[in-house]
Amino acid sequence: MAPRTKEQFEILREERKEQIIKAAFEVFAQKGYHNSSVAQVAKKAKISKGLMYNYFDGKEDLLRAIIHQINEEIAREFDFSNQKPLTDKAVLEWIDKSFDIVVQNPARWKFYISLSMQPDVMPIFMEVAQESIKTFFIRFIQYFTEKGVENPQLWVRYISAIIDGLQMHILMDPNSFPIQEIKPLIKQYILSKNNK
Amino acid sequence: MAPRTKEQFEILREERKEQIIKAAFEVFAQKGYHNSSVAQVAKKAKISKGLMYNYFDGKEDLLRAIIHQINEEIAREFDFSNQKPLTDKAVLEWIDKSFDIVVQNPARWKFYISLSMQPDVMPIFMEVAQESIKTFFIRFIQYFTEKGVENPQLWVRYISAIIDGLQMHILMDPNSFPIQEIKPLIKQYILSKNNK
Amino acid sequence: MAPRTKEQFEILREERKEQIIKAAFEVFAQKGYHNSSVAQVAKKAKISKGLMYNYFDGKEDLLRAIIHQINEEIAREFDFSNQKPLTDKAVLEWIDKSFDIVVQNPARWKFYISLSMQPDVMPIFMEVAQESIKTFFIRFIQYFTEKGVENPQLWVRYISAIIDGLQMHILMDPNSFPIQEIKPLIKQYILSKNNK
Amino acid sequence: MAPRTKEQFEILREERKEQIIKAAFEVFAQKGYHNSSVAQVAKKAKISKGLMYNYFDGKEDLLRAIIHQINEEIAREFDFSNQKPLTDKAVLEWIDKSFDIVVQNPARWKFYISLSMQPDVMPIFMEVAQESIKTFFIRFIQYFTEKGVENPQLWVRYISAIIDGLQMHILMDPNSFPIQEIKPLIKQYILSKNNK
DNA sequence: GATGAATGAGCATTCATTCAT
DNA sequence: TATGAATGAATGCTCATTCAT
Repeated sequence: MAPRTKEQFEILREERKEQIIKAAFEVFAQKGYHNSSVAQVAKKAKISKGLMYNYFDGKEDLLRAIIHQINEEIAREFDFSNQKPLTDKAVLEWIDKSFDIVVQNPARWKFYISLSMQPDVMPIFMEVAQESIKTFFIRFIQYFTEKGVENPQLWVRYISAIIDGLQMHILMDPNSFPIQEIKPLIKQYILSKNNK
Repeated sequence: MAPRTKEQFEILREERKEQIIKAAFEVFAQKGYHNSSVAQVAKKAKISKGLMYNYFDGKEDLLRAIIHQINEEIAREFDFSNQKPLTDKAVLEWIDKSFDIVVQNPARWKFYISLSMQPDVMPIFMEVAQESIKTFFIRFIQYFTEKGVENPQLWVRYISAIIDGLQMHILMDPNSFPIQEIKPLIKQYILSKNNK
Repeated sequence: MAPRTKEQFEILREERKEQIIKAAFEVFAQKGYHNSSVAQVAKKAKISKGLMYNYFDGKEDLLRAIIHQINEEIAREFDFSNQKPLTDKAVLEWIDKSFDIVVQNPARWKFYISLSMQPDVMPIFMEVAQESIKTFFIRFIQYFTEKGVENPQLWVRYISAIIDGLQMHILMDPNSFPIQEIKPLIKQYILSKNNK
Repeated sequence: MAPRTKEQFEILREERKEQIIKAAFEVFAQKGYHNSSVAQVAKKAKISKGLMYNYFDGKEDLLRAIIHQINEEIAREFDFSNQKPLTDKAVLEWIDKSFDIVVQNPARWKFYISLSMQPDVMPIFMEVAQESIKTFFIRFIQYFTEKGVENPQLWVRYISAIIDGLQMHILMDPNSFPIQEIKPLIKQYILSKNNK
C-alpha cells in the first residue's frame, strides 16, 4: 500500500473522530451521559474501547467534543459569523429558526439543555459555548437600538429568555405544545417595539 | 429499662428523615444526582449508609422524597390550594413571587430544573410533580377567559414558558440578570391582554 | 400483678422459644436458610429483632434449635426410645411411616434434607442428629440377625439408603411420585430376606 | 504491535473460562454456593473480580455454567447419547458406574446433590439438567418392558431412587459405606425381574 | 423484658481506564 | 493502528448484630 502522507492521516483521524462523536451523541442522548458507558459508545461506533482512548482522552473529553460540535452546528445554522446589521426580516427568520431547530431535532436540544443544567457539566458547557453567542447578542442590541427601543440590552435578555423558555416547553411536550400558534404572538410582541 | 414509646419512635423517625433529606438535597444539588453517592449523603447526614436504607428504599426513593418536599414547599408558597378565581392583583403577585422564589433560593431551583431535564429522572419528576400545578393552570385559564382573551389556553402556555425562561436565565446568571427591570415588562404584557 | 415464680418464667421462656422456632422454620423452609433474614423471622414471630437475641445467640443458633426440634419430633414419631425387639409388623409399620411422614409434611423434610446436604450446615446437622438414629439401627440389625440374614449390618445400611432415596424422590416430585405403588415392592423385598 | 487475532482471543477466553469455572467449583463445593463470594472465586482463580464479569453474567451464571459442565461430563461418562437398546450387561455396567462415579469424585457429587436440594437453586438446576436424563429413562423403561416386567415405569423410578439413595449414603460416609458389598445385592434385585 | 434505631462489614456488580499483544 | 482482556476503585444495597432507652 502506498504510504499515506501526514495530511491523509490527519483527514482519516478527523473522520474517525466524527464517527465516534456521532456514536457518542446518539448513546448519550438516548440514555443520558451518566447512564452511558464507554463500552456502549465504542460498540455503537464499531470500534474497540481501546481505540477510543487513542482519539479522546476519556469519557469527559468525548462529552466536551460533542458540546463543541453542537455549538459549531448551531453557530452555522444561525449564521453567527454573519456580521451584517439585523433587519426585521432577519429577526423574524431567527425566531422561526429558533423553534424549527428544536422541533426538527429535539434529541439534540434536549441533550444540550439537560447538559447545561447539570452542575457537574455546566463548567464544561460554559467554557465551550458562550463566545459565539455574544457576538450575536451585540447585533441584536444594535437592532433594538436603531429601532429606538429604550433599553435595548434589557430587551435582548428578555427576548432571549422568552425564546429559551419556549424551547424548553417544546422539549417537555413536543407533541402538543402549540409553538406554531405562539410564533405570531412573540413575533408581534417584538415588532411592536419597533414602531414606537 | 422501658423501651421508647411508639410516639417517641415516630418523632425520632421524622427528625432523622428530615435530616437525611436535607443532607441529600445539599449533596445532590452540589454535585448532581448521578455524581453523588449514597455514602456521601450518609456522611453529610452524619449517619451510617445502612441507616439510610432504614428510612428510604434507596437512592431513587431519596430523590423522590426531595422532589416531593420541594413540591410541597412550592405549593405552599404559591398557595396552590387556594381555589378562588384569580384577580389582576393575584396574577401580578404571582409573577413577582415566581421570580422572587428563584432569587431567594437559587440552589433549590437549579436542582429542580436540572432534574426536570435529565432523561432518566424526568419520569420520577413528572410522577411526583405535575398534579398540583394543573389546578393552578385551570385557574389561570379561567382568568384569561373572563378577560375575553381569544385563546386562553394558548396564552397560559405562552406565559408559563416565558416565566420558565426567565427563571432559567436568572439561574444561569444570578448576579446580573436584570429580573427586577424585566418584571414590569412581563406584567404589562399580560395586563395588556385584559383590556381588549 | 402477682410476682411470677422462677418456674413460671421458665415456662414462658420456653413458649416464646417455641413460637420463634416455629416462625423461623416457616421462613427458612419457604425461602431457604441463607435467603432468609433475622428481620423476617422476627416479623413472622411478631417480636422485635432485639428480643430474638434474648432467646437465641444468633441466626445459626436458631437453625441449630430448629434441627434439634425436628430431630426430637422424628424420634418421637418413630418411637426411637422404644427398646423392644422389632417384629415384622413393626418393620412394615416403620416403612409406611417413613414415607407417610414425608408425604404429610414435605416442607419439613425438604428443609431437613437440604440442610443435611449443605457443606456449611452439615457439621451442625451431624452434631445434633445422629445419636438417636444409632439405637434404632441396632434394633434393626438385631431384627435381621434373628431372621438369619447373612450380613445384617450390610442390609440395614442398604435398606436405609433405599428408604432415603425414595424419600428424596418423593420430595423432588411430590405430586406424581408413585410411592404408594412402590411401598409393596420394598416391603416384599425386606420380608423376602426373612424366610431364608 | 499487531493485535491478537480473533482465534487467539477465542482460545484465551476458553482457557480463562475453564479456569474460572474450576475455581468457582472448588469454592462453591467447599463452602456452599450461598456462602461463597464472587471475590473468593476471583481470588481462587487469581483474577480480578471485574474480569469474572467479562466472562460470566454474574454469580448465578457462574453456577449455571458449573452445572452445565457437570451435566456434560456425566452425560459423557454415562454415554447418554448412545441410543441402542439396553442389554443386561449394559445395565449392570451402568450400576457399577453409578457408584464408581461417586466414589471417584465425591466432591462433585456432593456439590451436585446439595444444589439439587436447595430451594432457590433447584429451578436453575432443573432447567439445565433434566433433558439428557430423560432419554436414558426411556431406554431403561424399554429394557424392563422387553423383559416383561409388569409396571416398567414404576420400576425405573424405584430403581432410580434406590441408586440415588445409595449415592447419597456414599457421600455421607465415603470411608466406610460398604458400597462394593451392596452392589451385588442391587444387581441381583434388578436381574431377578428379568426372568419372570 | 422489649423495642427498633443504628452500625459496619460484606456483597454483587459496574465501568473508566490501562496494557500486552 | 487496533484489540479486548484485565484491573481496581467505587457504587448501591443487605443484614446479622449491638445498644440506648
